[in-house]
Amino acid sequence: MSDKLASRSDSVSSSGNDAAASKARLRLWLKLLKATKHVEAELRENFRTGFDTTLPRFDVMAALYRIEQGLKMSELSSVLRVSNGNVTGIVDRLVDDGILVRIPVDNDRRATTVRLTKAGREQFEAMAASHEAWIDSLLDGINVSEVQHLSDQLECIARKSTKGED
Amino acid sequence: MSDKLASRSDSVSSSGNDAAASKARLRLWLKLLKATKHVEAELRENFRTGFDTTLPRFDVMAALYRIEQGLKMSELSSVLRVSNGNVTGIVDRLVDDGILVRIPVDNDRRATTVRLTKAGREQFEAMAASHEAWIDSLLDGINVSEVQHLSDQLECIARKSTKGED
DNA sequence: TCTAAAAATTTTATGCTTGAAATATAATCC
DNA sequence: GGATTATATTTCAAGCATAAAATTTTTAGA
Repeated sequence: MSDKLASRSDSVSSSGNDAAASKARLRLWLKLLKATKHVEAELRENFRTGFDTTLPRFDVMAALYRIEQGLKMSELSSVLRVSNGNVTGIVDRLVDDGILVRIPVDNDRRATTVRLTKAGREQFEAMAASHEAWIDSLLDGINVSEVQHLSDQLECIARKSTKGED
Repeated sequence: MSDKLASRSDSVSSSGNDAAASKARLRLWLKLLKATKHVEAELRENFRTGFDTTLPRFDVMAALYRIEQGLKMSELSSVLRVSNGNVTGIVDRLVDDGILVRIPVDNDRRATTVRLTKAGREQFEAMAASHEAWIDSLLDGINVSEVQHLSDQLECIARKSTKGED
């Protein structure tokens, strides 16, 4: 009977873990957080000193770089998974700096499309190259052959938030 | 000769990776970030609706819970790896709410020690239990037998930021 | 058509976060 | 002791982030 219970708790795996597993997960989370914060802090510093910009600005530019025709504000906040009001503020500043333009949407005067300017695209390309190099260096400790495996585990954590689309 | 170069780039491993590895690391970083942000967002929401508090407040309380005699402001910002001014603001609000007390330090009128009140300790205990359960549930997708392995990889990323001390 | 509901965005209030400047106290050096 | 330097903390300005309220425009319904 104890056999049966053990195998059941193993196979169900959806909930009801024992205390040791719970503590192990907590420790794992703290490490995950620590690693992420460390990389983010380094990136922030690099963006600040190297390009006088910020990570949130880079994120907005990155989202718009792929979509040449631009995105509506609501699409942008949805892609970036941040609030509408947040995007409004960041876009305001990027428009002031000539990196983005707001374009009215035909047949809907509520909406606006946001697009990178030529200057914005050029700035992004320079930053993206550096960004990739910074990441490469910061994740240098990771065994490359493990990357896929690690990725799968992380995918698993984020899974509930989005159905694919990456 | 190409043989020699290949084995060299494999064994050195400290820098100078090829483009494919660089892209793989970039994708891994994006997943790491996504997973972390997802968990953080869930925790924030849970703290807000369940305890009308925030993650930064919880972090401060957690740091102080272990050290019953309290910590100086500078020790607190060092442990939490955030700026001094940041801690000042969070502590101000926690003091207003009766969760923390500031205590003068003997022989040094510049410094202050911060300590949890009795109410603060009690509130923390309730929150910590929920917090652990939330994490347990959010990391449910992770194979428990992989936790150690994953932890090691993450340790590796954060390694440059601190020499141990966890 | 007029009115109510829905949608897109901005505004507001609040709090977190940083880096840099300011303040206050302590320690060191002649 | 008195000037200088270092340390501990707070204040400040700016930006990021959220949730909730407000605004404007569109869409549907009676």
